[in-house]
Amino acid sequence: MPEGPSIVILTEEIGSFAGKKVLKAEGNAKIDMHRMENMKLLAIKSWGKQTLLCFKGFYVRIHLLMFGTYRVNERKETAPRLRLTFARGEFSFYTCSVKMVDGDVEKDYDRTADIMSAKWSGAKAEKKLKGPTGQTKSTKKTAKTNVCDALLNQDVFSGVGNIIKNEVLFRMKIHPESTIQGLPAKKLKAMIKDAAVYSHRFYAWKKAFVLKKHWQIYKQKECPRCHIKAKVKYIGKTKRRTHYCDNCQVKYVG
DNA sequence: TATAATGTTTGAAC
DNA sequence: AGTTCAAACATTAT
Repeated sequence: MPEGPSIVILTEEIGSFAGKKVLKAEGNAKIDMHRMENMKLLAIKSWGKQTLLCFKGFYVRIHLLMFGTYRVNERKETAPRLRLTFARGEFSFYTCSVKMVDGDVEKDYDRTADIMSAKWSGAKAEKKLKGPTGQTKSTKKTAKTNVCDALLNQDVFSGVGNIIKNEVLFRMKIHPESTIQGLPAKKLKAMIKDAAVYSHRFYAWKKAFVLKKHWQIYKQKECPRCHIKAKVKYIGKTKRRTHYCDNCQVKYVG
């Protein structure tokens, strides 16, 4: 379920509960459920792939990881990690990571890093990629960052997941074995920009239930442009499955 | 039925 | 001490 755009849709689906009082909090997450009861759920926010349920003085951070799901005003058979019940309705989260954090969301998260945020800043992402954050935590100046790893770096592209990664690289005609340092400046800027542009397309398509049919390379058997057989390989330090066209995507290595 | 998949954290090993 | 890596977690569609 979980790349940034899907989480934005999630927050919209439970958005009507914002401002409402939690009557009951339950589930098998190891947090103090009682703390939320009889408190007003002040706001429902997201940052990248995280859903943030804001209360006075603390917030609950939910990450769906790979298999997380949720239901609004209906239930799955399995036990929920977290279920909040209100006077009118409820929502439940299953198989996800749930943490309760003291403090304020706005102080803890940098909105300019969130690919779906109106405050997203491509310029800042570019700076990070050129600076130590983008260098995969390596202190070596010679360290080269693979573009797949860069796009999946949540400090830089919060919300980008494996689907968005694959599609952006295909759209930009960048071979997944390229490096950030090898990309011409123009190409790098285009890739950064498209990470946000495509994420918003993803959002619209997902909402209209037509996301899959718009996948150009992700899980595709052949390249839609030149029709040769699409390649699949586990690339980068992240070793995530990468679909690409050896013919249409240009390899830039520094 | 076995496999792989929209992900991250942890802690051991180097 | 910094980095890398495998393991753990857990569900469901193909």
